[in-house]
Amino acid sequence: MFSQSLFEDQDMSSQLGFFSFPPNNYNNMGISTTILPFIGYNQTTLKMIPPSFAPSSHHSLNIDSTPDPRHKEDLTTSLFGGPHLLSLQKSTTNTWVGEVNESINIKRREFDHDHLGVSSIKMKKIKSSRRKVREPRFCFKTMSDVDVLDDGYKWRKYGQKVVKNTQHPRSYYRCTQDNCRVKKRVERLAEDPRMVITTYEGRHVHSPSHDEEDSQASSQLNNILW
DNA sequence: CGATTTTGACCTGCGC
DNA sequence: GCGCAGGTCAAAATCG
Repeated sequence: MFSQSLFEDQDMSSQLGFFSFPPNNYNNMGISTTILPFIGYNQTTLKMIPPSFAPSSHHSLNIDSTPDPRHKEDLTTSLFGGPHLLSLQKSTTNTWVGEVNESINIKRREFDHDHLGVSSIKMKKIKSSRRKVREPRFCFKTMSDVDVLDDGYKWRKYGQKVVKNTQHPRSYYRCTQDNCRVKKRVERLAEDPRMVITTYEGRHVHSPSHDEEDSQASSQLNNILW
């Protein structure tokens, strides 16, 4: 699967990107899910993906994104329409090459900075911090009463923090499995407390724990994610 | 009593 | 260099 192969690249300094991820299983559980459509690197949100390249509402995933309060109001506006951007990588010629899912076929396209909406100033920012290796991350938001959704893995809370300009604290969780360094953080959207933003960081080195008989939706989700 | 959560202190990165 | 904000640690409290 396309998303799986992209996750193989642990060197996050070499790419920014989106890839496919259908969280329809959450919908099966009665939870609506939306992927946050913006490029981010090293905790710096660079620019929204322009609407023409925005992923569809249920088929994309940001590898390395950080919910940025300054851009939250934009997040839901560019979710629909346009080709489905699967991946985005910087080429040796200082241009960006993306893979776009157009009518089933996957095509390669070159984008310049303007098309990507990434300014040259911000590009310098990327270069200066490129050497820092970061675990793969992605985030998505769900409409849910419960903060921590059952994703099949066992998590232990290790911190909670009140984030500036938000009334809801952000919670930090680590996978309880030995040698597994996967983390996730959970927070509620300030503008709409019904929405939960979940950010995963890292890859599990094990399969999900099925203490009790997990729902089929949960196990399907895990297959897709990891 | 072990596992988990809570929470204040501490650490670190970043912007100015 | 300093201050701020986010992320992590770890001791104490709580839970099952």
